[in-house]
Amino acid sequence: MGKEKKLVSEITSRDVDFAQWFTDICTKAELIDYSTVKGFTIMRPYGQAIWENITKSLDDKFKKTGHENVAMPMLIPESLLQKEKDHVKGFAPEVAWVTHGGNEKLEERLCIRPTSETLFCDHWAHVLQTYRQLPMKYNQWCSVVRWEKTTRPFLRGREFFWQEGHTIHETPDEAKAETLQMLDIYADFYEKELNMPIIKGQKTESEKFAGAEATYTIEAMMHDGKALQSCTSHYFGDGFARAYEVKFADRNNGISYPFQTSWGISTRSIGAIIMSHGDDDGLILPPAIAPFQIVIIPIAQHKEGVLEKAAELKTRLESAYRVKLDDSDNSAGWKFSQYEMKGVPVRLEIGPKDIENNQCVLVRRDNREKIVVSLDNLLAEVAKVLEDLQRSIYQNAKANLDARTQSLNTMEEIIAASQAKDGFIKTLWCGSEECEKQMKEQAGLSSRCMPFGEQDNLEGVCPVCGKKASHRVIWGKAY
RNA sequence: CGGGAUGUGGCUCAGUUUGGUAGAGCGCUGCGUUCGGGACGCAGAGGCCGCAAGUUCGAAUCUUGUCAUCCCGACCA
Repeated sequence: MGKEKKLVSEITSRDVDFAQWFTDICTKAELIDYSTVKGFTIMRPYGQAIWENITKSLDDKFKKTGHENVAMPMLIPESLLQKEKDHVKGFAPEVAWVTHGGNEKLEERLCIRPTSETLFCDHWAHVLQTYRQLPMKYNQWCSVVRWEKTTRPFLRGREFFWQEGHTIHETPDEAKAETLQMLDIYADFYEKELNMPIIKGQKTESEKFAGAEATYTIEAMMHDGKALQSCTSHYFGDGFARAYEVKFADRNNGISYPFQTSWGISTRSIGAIIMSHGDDDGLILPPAIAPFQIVIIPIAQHKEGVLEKAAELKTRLESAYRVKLDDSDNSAGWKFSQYEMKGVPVRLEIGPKDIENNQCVLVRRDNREKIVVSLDNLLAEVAKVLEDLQRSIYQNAKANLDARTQSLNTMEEIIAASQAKDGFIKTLWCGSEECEKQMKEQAGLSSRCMPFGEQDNLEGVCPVCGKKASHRVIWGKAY
């Protein structure tokens, strides 16, 4: 009965089989169910509640920075998709097509949106007339379809839910600033609310979004050392605007094309939460997005006064937190395990002995520490525990990131390191696509990003070709 | 799209080698006793064995086809 005893036997151990562990959590914590169509999942109430908390938080931030929500159609005519050639090339292989309406074959087939740049451009071409209307800063919450060959819950589905922001601006500088502002909002959200350390950077040419001039990314490291691209923010220049003929009368009464951005975060972020914080007993949810931050478990609840007291505590806590009281017939032990599996940050136990002593027991999900607290300063104690838990899970993830990140100079070192364990490898790079290809072939690594703030002091050579370096790149294996 | 595996109550699986009309554990329903780390007893419900042809007196079991899922690679929020 040591501390090491695994309480939740249904979940595969994380170190035995990380992929299986991940899938187990997705289903056992009741986040999702598989649907009958491959690659499509059903978001169950608990998973959806997490996603809703994510959307609420971000939607608020988007609105505070002047963005408006819209709703675009789900279908894109083939001819519309075709207008920007890089974009088509990037997405055409993985779109789903609608070819019939009822029994009638359509004149032109329609694709289910894989992303909505083309739709936004088409719309803007209709409504934009003057620089006075700029900027237009739009966002939509929706799902998109990409016909992926291999799929995994949250990480890669044929349909996934996300938010896509699309903006147009009068000047390149303004659009670039928007791109970076949104990246910062995401970064801040990941760090402060999902309690995950992240790396901001720019994608290389070969990894950037189809049709973009520059793609910025947030890369996070999962517990197993693999990278997860956690969101992206793109600067398009006026490439799409020209292709779709989005024009406006500028300040000099000439015709100009606006400069454009797009940025998105998806339900993949839930995968990131699972793989960053979870342990062998299940999920560990960051309090900011947990469907409920506190679960109250009454002990010996049939006894006089216990349920009443539990309900009273619930009312008190609800002033500041999302709280669930489980007064179901299941045993206390069963409930303990159940909510550990679901990652509820704090458990509150209240039983006859506690009531006698005007106290309750708080148990932290991350380290299972049991804290006896007086009911008189319950709210303050809960606040302290939640704060500490956030700091603690962040630091654990940070420790993993640090332990698995190394700077290397030669191919021998890189190949040896990538075979030894998964993680991030930082190197100089000459900037050529060929060397990226070689890195993939020789070391099995893809470029994750060119991290911000680390593009100075580029004295040295590319480890692949030996030519003078022009960038510093983080390499890794990606989900 | 290549390589491998698997389809049997809600879930995990046994039964297939040697054809004879389907089982276990968990879960679920009802009642009672329990309740500070996944409780127990009793009584129940639930499956034309992925689908379709074929062989046979008879198919979960043999044959052929087909569909789906999972794992490993190549491609990707």
